[in-house]
Amino acid sequence: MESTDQTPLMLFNSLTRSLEPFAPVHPGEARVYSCGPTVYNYQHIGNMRAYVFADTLGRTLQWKGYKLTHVVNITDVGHLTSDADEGEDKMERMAAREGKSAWDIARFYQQDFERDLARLNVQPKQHPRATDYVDAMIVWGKSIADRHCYELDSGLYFDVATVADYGRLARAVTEDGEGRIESVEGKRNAADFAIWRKTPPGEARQMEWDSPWGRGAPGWHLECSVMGEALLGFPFDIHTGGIDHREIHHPNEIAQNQAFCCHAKDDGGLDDPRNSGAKIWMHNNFLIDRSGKMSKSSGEFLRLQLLIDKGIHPLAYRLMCLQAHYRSELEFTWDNLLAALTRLKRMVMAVAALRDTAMSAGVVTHPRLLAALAEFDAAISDDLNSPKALTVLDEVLGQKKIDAAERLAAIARMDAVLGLNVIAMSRPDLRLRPADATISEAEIERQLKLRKEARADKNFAASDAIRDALTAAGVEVMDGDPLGWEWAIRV
RNA sequence: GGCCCGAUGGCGGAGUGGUUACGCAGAGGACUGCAAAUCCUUGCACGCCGGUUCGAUUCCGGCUCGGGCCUCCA
Repeated sequence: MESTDQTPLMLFNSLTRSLEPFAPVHPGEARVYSCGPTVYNYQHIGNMRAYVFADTLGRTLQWKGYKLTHVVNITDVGHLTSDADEGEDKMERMAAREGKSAWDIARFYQQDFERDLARLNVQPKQHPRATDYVDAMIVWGKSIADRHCYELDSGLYFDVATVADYGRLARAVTEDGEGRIESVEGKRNAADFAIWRKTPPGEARQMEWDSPWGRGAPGWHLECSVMGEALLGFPFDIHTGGIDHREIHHPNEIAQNQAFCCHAKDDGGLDDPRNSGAKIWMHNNFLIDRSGKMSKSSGEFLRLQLLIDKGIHPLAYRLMCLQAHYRSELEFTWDNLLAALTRLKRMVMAVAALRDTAMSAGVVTHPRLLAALAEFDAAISDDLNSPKALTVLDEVLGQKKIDAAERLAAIARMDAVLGLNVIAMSRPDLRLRPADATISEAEIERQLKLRKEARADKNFAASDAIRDALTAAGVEVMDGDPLGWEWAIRV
C-alpha cells in the first residue's frame, strides 16, 4: 500500500466556523447523516448539489480508510408551507393536485429521487423514511417534554431557552428585532418550534397519528434528530445539509439533541461536541440560477431529467459541481454545464486510450504518480478541494511517458473519490439521444455508410449533401473520430 | 430593518504576501477533400481608495457593486 494518504483530513465545521481535523467517534469508522429531500415533488438540480457533496464527502472518508455508514433521510411527512403553523401541507396539496394519496406521492417522488442519485453515481446509502419513525419520534418527544416543552392548542412546542447556546450554528441573534417571523400565539420565544403539531379540530389529514399531545403529525425538525440517533447513535461524526439549514433546521435539531442528551442547561452546552448530536456540521452552498428556474414554486424548474432529455450526461452535472468548492456558490449556466460535458468527454477518451494500451491496472510505483496521489490526497484532505483534485487527475492523464497500467491504477483510485466513473465509461456512454431527436440511430448509420462510399468515389457534392441533411437532423458528423457521429446538443 | 458572504482573464472557477491553477471558449499548429472531432502549443485577470510591508491580487480599514439568509427550500 502506498503511503499517499497521510495528510490529515480537515473539514470545515459550521458550528465553530473553522477547519477541524476529522477524528472519528468510533475508531476506523465514519458515520454521516445528510439531510434528505421532502418527497412532495421532483428534485431540482440545485437540490442535487447537496447529495453530490455528501457523496463526495463519503467517498473521501472511504479513501481515508474509514468504514462508512451514510444515511440520507426521506422526509415523507408533509410539512406546512409556512412555519407559522398555518398554510397547507405540501404533501397533501400535491396529492390533491395529482389526485393520488399522500402516501403514493411520497413513494413516487422518493423513487424519482433515488433514480437521480443513481444517475449521478451517488453510492447507495440508507434512506430511512420519516413515516417509519413516528413512534420513535413520539418516544423522543415524551422524553424531553417535561423539561423542554410546553403545550399550546396547536401543538407541543420546544422552549429554546431551556438549552444552552441556542442558535450558535446560525450565528444570528433572533431575539425580537424586526424579524418577519410571525409568532404563534402563546409561544414563549420567537424561535420556539413545534415538536408535535395537532391537527386542527374538525379537520382530518391523510397522514396523522395519535400521540400524548393529540392526533396530528411530528414537527419537521424532529425526524432528523430521531433517525440520526436511531441509525447512527449519538454522537455521530458528521451531519450535512444545504447552507439554508444552518439558520433554522439544524439549530433546532441541535437543540433537540441537547435536550435528549443531557437534560441540563449547565452541561457545557455546545462547547462539548457530544451535546450537539453530531460533532461536525457541514453545509454546502447553493447552485445559483440567474434565470430563476431553480425555485419549485415557479412551476417549471430545472431537474436532472431535463438535462438528460437534452442529451447531456448526468455525470457532466456532477463534474460541474466538483469543479467548484462545495462551500462556494456555484453559478449554473448551460455554458458551464456544456464545458463540464466537454471536459468529461476528453477525460473519458483519455482513460479509454489507457485501457486500450494497458492489459489491466498495474501497481503505482512511479515517483511522479506517487507524488500525484499525494497531491490528490492533500487536495481532498483540505476540506474537499475537488477543483484542485481534478487538476491532479488531469495532470496524470497528460503524463504520456509513464506506463499506462500504472496511470490507470492511479486514476482508478482518484475516480473512486470523485465518482465520475471515467475509469469505466467509454465514449458511446456519453452519447445520449435527445428526447426531441427524430432520426433513428440505424438511419444515421445507413446515411454515414452512403456518405463513406461517396467520399471514396470523391463525390464530395453527394457526401456533403448527406452531411448537411444529418446536421439538419441534429447529428454532428465527425470523420476523423472513431465514434463517427454525435448528437448536437441544443440548450 | 437585522445577520452574513462575495468581488479573480470572454464564461466558470481554484489559489497565493514576491514566479500563480484548472476547465470551456478564443488564437496558432498537426490531421483532413472541406468541416467536425481529436492531439500539441498559446494570448488574456486578480472592483475602487487608503494603510501595513522591501514587496499585496493575497493582510487591515473605507467605498462601490453584487449576492444569500431572516418564509418551505439543498
